[in-house]
Amino acid sequence: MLRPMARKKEFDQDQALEQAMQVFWLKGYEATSIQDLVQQMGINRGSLYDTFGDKRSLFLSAIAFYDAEIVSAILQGLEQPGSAKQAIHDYLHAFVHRAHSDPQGRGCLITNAAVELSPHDSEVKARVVANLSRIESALCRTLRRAQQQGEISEDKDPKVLARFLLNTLQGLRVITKVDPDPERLQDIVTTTLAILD
Amino acid sequence: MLRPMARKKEFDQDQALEQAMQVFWLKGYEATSIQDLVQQMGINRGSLYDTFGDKRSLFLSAIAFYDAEIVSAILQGLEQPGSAKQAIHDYLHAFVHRAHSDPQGRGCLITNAAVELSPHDSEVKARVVANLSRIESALCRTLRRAQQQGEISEDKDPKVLARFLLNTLQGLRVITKVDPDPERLQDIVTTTLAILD
DNA sequence: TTGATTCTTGACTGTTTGTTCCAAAACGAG
DNA sequence: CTCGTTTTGGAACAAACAGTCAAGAATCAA
Repeated sequence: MLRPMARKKEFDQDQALEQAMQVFWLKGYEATSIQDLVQQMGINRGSLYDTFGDKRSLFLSAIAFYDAEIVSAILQGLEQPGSAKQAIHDYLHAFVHRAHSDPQGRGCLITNAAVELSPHDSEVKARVVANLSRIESALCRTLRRAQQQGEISEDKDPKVLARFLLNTLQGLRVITKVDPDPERLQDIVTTTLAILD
Repeated sequence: MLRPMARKKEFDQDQALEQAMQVFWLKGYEATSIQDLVQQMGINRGSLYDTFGDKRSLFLSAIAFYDAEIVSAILQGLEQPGSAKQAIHDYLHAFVHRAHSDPQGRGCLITNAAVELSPHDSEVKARVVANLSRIESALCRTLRRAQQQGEISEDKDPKVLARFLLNTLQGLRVITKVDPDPERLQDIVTTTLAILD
């Protein structure tokens, strides 16, 4: 006894979610209205609530999307074979380049969420922590690999270095929002990388 | 012909402004309602608008207050006579201590404003830039002093170091909002200070 | 085609938002 | 006391807000 199947959704859920993410990324959580979202997502209010739940649920989904699509793509570079130390250098320099090509000053969705919402929303906070842990772990693995390759002294504690690098990244997220001057960013990155030598 | 003086304000303007700053500091700009403000400030809606203008003006005043009261007090430690390098060490360690005694995770009002508002509000952005420049300059002066005292190598560029330190501070502002674990913060500070040696 | 089911749509709700306004109270000078 | 001025408190405002709902359109199995 099969029930008849009804019509399929006319819009691509992933594409709509990506659009929602873009809006939150650009404007932040509170400053984004449902109106803004339905316009950018190209769907109706009702569809939004049926598919993604309320505004907060949609935001959490947007974070998950960002984590799965944006962050994953960036971290991938760290895990690839070859010089691990070079991978970290490339990672930071790509960071500078990305900041420079973000004239709207969106920064990082996760960092923005951390600052705007994490003190008042424990679930957002948990997602942020999970994301930062993921990045820190990836950095830590890569640092250990660099040690095995003899590019970084075995004396240093990779966990401490990873924490330090993660902190530098968060700082850059903030700085680039107000002053994306590449020379400034370059100074910061160069000084940070000197720690590894 | 002197005009007769009318009744005096019944509330202390500075005290009200400080209360407003505390609310913005805790909740951010968008999430703070006028209702929240009048409650915490202990004054009436009408008085608020007459005295401080609209919400945005009040926020800008709150930033100025924060800059004049909070930041100034903290920077003062850098300028005092004695070992400049030690002053920087103390500055960072005080930072860790302060983060640890901020269970509400307020972080820094300026950093919060930078992340939440600076992409969309050029005046807020300008205030943030001015504040960061002030801190960076103070760091730079102290670093130069440390060089004169022979505590830091003359080879290093104090401006570059100051940029780097400022970035570390911004990172800490973000990190402490989601994970104020003192051990983590200590690792970051220790690694950062190693740059000066 | 028909019927069951789901999706889309836009109007609608009650609340909350930031802001304005005005009468009454408070005050200092003459 | 009295007049001119300013502060005050609360009512009132339109606009925007997040979220709901019912009805029609679309789809697929039979």
